[in-house]
Amino acid sequence: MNKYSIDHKSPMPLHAQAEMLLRQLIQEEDYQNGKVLPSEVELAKKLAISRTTLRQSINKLVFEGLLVRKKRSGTRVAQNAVSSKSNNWLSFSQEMKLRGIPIRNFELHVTWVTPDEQLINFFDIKPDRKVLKMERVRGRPDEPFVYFVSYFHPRVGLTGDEDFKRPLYEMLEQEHHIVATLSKEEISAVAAEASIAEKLRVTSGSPLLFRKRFVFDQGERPIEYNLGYYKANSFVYTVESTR
Amino acid sequence: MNKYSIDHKSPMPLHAQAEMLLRQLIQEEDYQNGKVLPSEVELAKKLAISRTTLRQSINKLVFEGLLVRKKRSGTRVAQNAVSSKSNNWLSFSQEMKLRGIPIRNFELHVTWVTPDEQLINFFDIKPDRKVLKMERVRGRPDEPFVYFVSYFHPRVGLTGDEDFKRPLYEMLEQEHHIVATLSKEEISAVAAEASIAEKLRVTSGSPLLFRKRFVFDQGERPIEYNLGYYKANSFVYTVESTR
DNA sequence: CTGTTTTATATGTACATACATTATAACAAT
DNA sequence: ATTGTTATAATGTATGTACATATAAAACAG
Repeated sequence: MNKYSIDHKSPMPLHAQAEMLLRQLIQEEDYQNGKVLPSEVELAKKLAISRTTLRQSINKLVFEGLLVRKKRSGTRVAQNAVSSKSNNWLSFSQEMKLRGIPIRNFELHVTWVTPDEQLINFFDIKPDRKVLKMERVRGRPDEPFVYFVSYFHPRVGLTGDEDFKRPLYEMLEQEHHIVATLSKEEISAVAAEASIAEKLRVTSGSPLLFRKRFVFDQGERPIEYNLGYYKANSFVYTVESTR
Repeated sequence: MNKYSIDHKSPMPLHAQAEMLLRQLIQEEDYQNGKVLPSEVELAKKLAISRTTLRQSINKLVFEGLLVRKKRSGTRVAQNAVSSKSNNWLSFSQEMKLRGIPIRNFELHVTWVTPDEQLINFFDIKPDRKVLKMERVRGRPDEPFVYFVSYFHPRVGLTGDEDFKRPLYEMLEQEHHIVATLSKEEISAVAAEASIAEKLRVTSGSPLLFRKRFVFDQGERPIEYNLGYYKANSFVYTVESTR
């Protein structure tokens, strides 16, 4: 039998299985080098699913920019490899270390709170379910420059007694077997409100870089909701993108 | 008849038309506030296309993060908007169009200037070489929300008499055979200085999102140096990353 | 040998249909 | 009142089918 195949009895949707297989398939050297994939009809036949279903899977990869379709020619791996790559998977502390900046934790506060509406939506939990909230102020030894607030999905299983001085994602991976693989971020500018201004030792109303971060695990399930307020000039966000 | 309808004889694919209509539709206040869209069957019927086809369109918006689906509850505009994976290769105007926001150009100013040191370095040109500087203020019809400054490398061959109301990269590609393929960006927060505050009609010192953008062509040669000052709350920068 | 036309093939578009799953609502039983 | 059950309505999954369209390659004409 073929190396790649689909289990019609699995609870996992066929298109999801197909998507997975495709992801594996296109790792193969030939495809990475630009070889066209088997045609849709062919592949559908081989996987014993309908072309429509297979198409769903391919579509997703095309949307993601991993595959490129061309009529008559076929489908192949996108050559210019869009993956923004930007090493923004480093944790804050790792990132700072890389830049040679020693980091100090000024404050660390952990509590259980009732989620607001936004959180209920993102985590998709019941309103009465308590979630773990972590606040911390970090920065150079001489001056704080970022105020973080993190909320963790109950699923993660944090108790609040963990050692939060360790790199966070390392801990989640090792102790809780949760691997953060996807993050969506929104970056904007805000004026420092009083309470935050105080924490960062700036005057109220001064500009801050504000980053919302939505973190997901492999199954695209929400894991963490993170807010970061960065003192202006202390932090620059860099993005590199190709097309 | 309904305000929204689809032309079955148009050469434009039905799913593309439906996508457009959806984009318009969800601009309506109710939907922005979280009202559920008409159900798929209902909408399909109203537009006189099949549910499958309609679904294609909705899928796209869902993938972009504009819509959220929930079984039994229905489909609605993403509230906390973990929005748009939108590959940031869209120009400003294209992006706004996509979101159904009409754009107005408030000011447009084009001059030839002597480059400062940063520019000399980036463009790698002689200090006496003049470069084209373009300034523009853009925003909603009722309020400006971004101030752009662009400098173009002499190689691009702009004269200053071009029609800068067209999408910029489109023009560069068609008229000047220059394809921008790589951009490096730095995003930070700054306080609005007087001259900019005036242009954006905010008070001096209020927070702005500041974006520096270095744009290169295929040969990684510098093309454009772009500064953007975005009024806080008017613009959110989204980044999606996987590992 | 070179330019043109045809043909075959791959993706693109579109529909009708069926059943699965899930969250809410309505209702009944405790 | 709370809990459990059932109906219902929405999206989710999946198939089979048909024809359109673009284009690379083959066939052909000059």
